[in-house]
Amino acid sequence: MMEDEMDLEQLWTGPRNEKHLHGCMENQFHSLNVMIDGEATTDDETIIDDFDIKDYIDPSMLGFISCRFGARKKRTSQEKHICQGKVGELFGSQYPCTSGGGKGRSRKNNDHWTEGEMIDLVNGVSRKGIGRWSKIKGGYFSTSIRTAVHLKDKWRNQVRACKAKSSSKKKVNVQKATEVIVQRFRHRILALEARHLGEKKK
DNA sequence: ATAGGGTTATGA
DNA sequence: TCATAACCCTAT
Repeated sequence: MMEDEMDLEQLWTGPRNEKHLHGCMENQFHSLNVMIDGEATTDDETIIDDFDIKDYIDPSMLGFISCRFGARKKRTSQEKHICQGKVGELFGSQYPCTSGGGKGRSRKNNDHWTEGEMIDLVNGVSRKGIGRWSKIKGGYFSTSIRTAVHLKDKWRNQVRACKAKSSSKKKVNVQKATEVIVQRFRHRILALEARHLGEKKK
């Protein structure tokens, strides 16, 4: 459906730095406007909070959007070329590209989370619970390169980011996408974390 | 499979 | 240059 309607050129020529990431991503989310709330839930799922499902993005788009927007550093023309050459494969697949590019060797520490992925993680944790990383992986990142360990690590980073913001006003060095997530989900993330810690104590 | 400490790369 | 994000290592 929306695949054919996507304006690829617009995606490729959109904002190149994180300054304008928010606006650009918002436009994409708006145009996609995917509903996945109707999906079947398993019996071990507990919905802890209600959500604005419009925040979701079609998981099949994550790879592509990550490829376009995920890199922290400016994409070189070579990398861009490689990325563009893979649009066909990436569209509908789940492989956020790394910025390694040349020589077929990808760097490892450069696989940045997109806003959509972060939202998926928050919702996954809300439904499955903190620590159920394998379940979340299967339910929300089944075809993504994100592993259960990645999800765990990212959740930890998100919690840290939420706490950092509340305890200090210096928001330097915080990525734009992270700032957006923290701003929108801080209370939910901290509430989930607090509940989890409370349950652990018992 | 998960938790948590450690390491490295990145953006501002 | 430094705080943060992403990822690695390993005990349990």
